[in-house]
Amino acid sequence: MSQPPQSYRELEILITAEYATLSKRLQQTARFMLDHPQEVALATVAKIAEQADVTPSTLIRLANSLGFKGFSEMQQLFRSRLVDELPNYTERIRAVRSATGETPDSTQLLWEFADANRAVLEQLPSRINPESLEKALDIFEKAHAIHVMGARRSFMVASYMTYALAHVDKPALLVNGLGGMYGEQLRAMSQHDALLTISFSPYAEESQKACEDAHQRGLPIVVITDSNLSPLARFADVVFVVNEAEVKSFRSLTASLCLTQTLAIALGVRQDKTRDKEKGHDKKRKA
Amino acid sequence: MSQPPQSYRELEILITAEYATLSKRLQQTARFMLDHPQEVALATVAKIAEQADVTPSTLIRLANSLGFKGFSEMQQLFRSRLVDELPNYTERIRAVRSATGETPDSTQLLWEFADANRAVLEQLPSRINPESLEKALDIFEKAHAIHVMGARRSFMVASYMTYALAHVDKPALLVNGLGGMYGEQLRAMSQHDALLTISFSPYAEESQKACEDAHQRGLPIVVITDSNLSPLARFADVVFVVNEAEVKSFRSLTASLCLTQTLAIALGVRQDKTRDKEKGHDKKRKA
DNA sequence: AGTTGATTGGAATAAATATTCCATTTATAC
DNA sequence: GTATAAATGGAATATTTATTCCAATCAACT
Repeated sequence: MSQPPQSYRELEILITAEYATLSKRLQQTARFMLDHPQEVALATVAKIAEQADVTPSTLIRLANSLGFKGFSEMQQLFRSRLVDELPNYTERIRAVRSATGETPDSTQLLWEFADANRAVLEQLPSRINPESLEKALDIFEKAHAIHVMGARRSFMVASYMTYALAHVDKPALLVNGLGGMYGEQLRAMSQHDALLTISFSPYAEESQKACEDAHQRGLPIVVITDSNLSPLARFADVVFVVNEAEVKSFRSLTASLCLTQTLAIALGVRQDKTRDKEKGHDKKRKA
Repeated sequence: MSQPPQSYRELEILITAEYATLSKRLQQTARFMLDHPQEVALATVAKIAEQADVTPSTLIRLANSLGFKGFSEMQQLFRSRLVDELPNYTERIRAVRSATGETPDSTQLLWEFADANRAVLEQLPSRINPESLEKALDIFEKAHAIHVMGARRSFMVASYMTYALAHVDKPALLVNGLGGMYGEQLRAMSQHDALLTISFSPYAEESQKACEDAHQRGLPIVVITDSNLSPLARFADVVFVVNEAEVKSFRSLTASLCLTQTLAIALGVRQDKTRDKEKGHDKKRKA
């Protein structure tokens, strides 16, 4: 056997290429390694062998057959790969400054907010049902106009969504209660419109009322909220349950913002596609 | 020494608490460990000791003094932490689903937004000057009221900040141009107030005007913008330059939101501390 | 300055881990 | 079915790594 692989990626490629020529036990071992790279990076030969249901010498024999001088040499590739996956060094610098008291409390707080918001963004896409996204987009695409409702803290998301929809050429109206006129604004909803409501516990009464009204009039409703048990949920055609970051009892709106961005832009993309298809159809007629 | 720490976080806390009582060499060792957790997770005692410029037995002595039965037991916490830092498995699942065509475009787009927003949040704290944060907080703390100005897209951040400030009992007024009355709203600023303006390229004219007016009246101004060359920057006492996520030419506001959250809550914390000190002073008088 | 206690570093020892070797088993070819 | 080659597993061996021990040094106290 010649020069061993120099990176995890090269190793993967080599194993894939040589797999068919490996014996049954070596195949089993190779498969385990690729399936559990983190384990291979950190555990001992004995431990890995135990988990892979092979003997330690099998692991070593495999490594040798792949061109390495022993298992440890191969393990280094797994370790390098593991290190390559780690978050960036700014976080370490931060830990040091924090421990030595160089960092003011306000910057500590900024780190906390940044971390907390990052964490919810990491979880968000796997918590949103893809079918719900598609269904909400169906609703918005069909609607002549979208009325966006959000009170108090949620007003921020509602205003952003109204702005974003306008930028993808979807008529959008912000239900803002100007002059105390929530009721009047909602009465302007036509039967071809849809309502998007953003509301979190303790659920503004105006938002609940808006959903009730729209529901009675048979309008499609999309709700962004924090629980499937939210009082708004039972009126909704689509419910997005969103978890928001919380620091010092103060809740953020980063996840909702990200979700509304997605809804607006995805809608824009859809509309572009629909227009493109219609243009293509016209060409056929002319041809 | 009692029960050892059960997590890396606990270990950090313990080291910080005990640091002053450690000998010089143990302090040096502890500092190295917190500075290089990845190295500590993966390398041998001998290697780590060499890099830390201490002897192997020093490392072991430190571990024992922290309650561990040897270095290896402590190293496990570093390894667990390292594993905890690895990207979430949902990202691997996502890659698989994307490759197999199971994921609709809208969910792909949600991933893109989530990723892009996470990236800017990761960078944000190291790009904000801690002194600027403290200075802005000084300004806000002294101000009788804070006027918050943001037009169009930025309106969202301004409305959120106004909400947040109200929740830490800081008088805040949203300059929203209701009825076209930006000028009138700004004239309501008293000389004891401060102005916070959020504005990004192409810089709403109203926002620029607001800064000019406040500047001419000698009011302190805090600006959140996207460049030190922003036309608002020259009027400002404090400038926060914030990089926002951009997906399909559409810009987010996640970083600005995170920053305003921090400003509001940090101000709240400060005010609480100031009130606590005044209470403490009263006790002295009574005693 | 002398004494006592704490800390330190490095050699010796213990423990853990990786690897080699080879008898046995399995697979392949004739 | 027999002979040969390849694969396997586990005990023995080698190597690496962690830990202990203690003489020397340093710091604190009287």
